[in-house]
Amino acid sequence: MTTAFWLKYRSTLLYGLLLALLLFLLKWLELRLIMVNHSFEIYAGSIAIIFTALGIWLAVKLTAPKVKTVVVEKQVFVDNHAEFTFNADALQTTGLSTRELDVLQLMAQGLSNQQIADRLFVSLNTIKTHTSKILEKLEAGRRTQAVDKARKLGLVP
Amino acid sequence: MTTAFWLKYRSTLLYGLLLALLLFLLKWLELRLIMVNHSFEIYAGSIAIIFTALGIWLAVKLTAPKVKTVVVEKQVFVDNHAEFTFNADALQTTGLSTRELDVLQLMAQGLSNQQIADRLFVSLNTIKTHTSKILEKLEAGRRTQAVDKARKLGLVP
DNA sequence: AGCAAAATCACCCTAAAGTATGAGCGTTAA
DNA sequence: TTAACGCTCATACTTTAGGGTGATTTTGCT
Repeated sequence: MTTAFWLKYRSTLLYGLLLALLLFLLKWLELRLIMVNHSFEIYAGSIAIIFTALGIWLAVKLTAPKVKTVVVEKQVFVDNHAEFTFNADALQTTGLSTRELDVLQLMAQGLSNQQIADRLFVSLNTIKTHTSKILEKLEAGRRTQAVDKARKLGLVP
Repeated sequence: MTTAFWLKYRSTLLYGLLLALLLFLLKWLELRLIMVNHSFEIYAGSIAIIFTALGIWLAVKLTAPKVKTVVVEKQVFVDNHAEFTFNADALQTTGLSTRELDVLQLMAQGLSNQQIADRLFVSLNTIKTHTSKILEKLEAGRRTQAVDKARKLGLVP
């Protein structure tokens, strides 16, 4: 299948493609600059822009998957009705993973699976898998019920 | 094994390869350009700075300590649904009818349309009509979103 | 280095939710 | 009294959600 091939070598192909584009661009710039004999500033600026873009792209690519939710500790005997206090114990007992908690929180905000997928930069099928496990672990049959239970457990505001 | 090694450090190797290729390319360009222009120092300096920054950034990013999920402790589940004050104003502004509010509140408990229909002794189609109007009046696209909005408006606990 | 868990994605299928439209029926206010 | 509104129900259709299965990749831990 073409889709399977694409999925398998997507990263490599993208890198290759990017490299090819850069090569082509540099070659083109060189030819232009030599012929017209323009100043180096333009050339260097172009290079700087290209590499800045590359840096940004790399930064996004590298840092996006590394974000994780950090649960800080909670104090006791705070009987605040107004604010939301995250219940770390419930997270343990339910056995929800960090990613599942992410999905659950977005789900509680009324987002569809597709919207959650876009927000987390993953595919719809992945979110479906996550939601299935969430429903299973929270013993809910629908997402609304899962959200309700999660709210009562102190997992979402 | 070589395959395991490749799999493990594939990304790093690719990045390294990419950088090496770019370096080679610039070196090659340098040789050609130095013949026709002598303000190469500015160009080289800029590129050097950019590359240094990129290198530092890459090094930092690649070796950055990953944020771990630390669930520390404890404790005490405060029943945070202590008092719920119904917001009559919101009921006015949204224009929800009494029956629609009934459906909305059951909806917020995670019941399906069929379950709500059974609970209120009406048909499924009736609940569907109600839910449609609820979504319309609350400007929501899904029931989870409607529930979230209703909660923020003080219509449901 | 190797294992286990988590995360990712795909495909197929069914169930539920949501959209659109129309219609009958009772209450109420102009 | 009639126009407006709320409640009820229907039919047909599209979209989203959920269930089940299997697979690969990433990551954490020993």
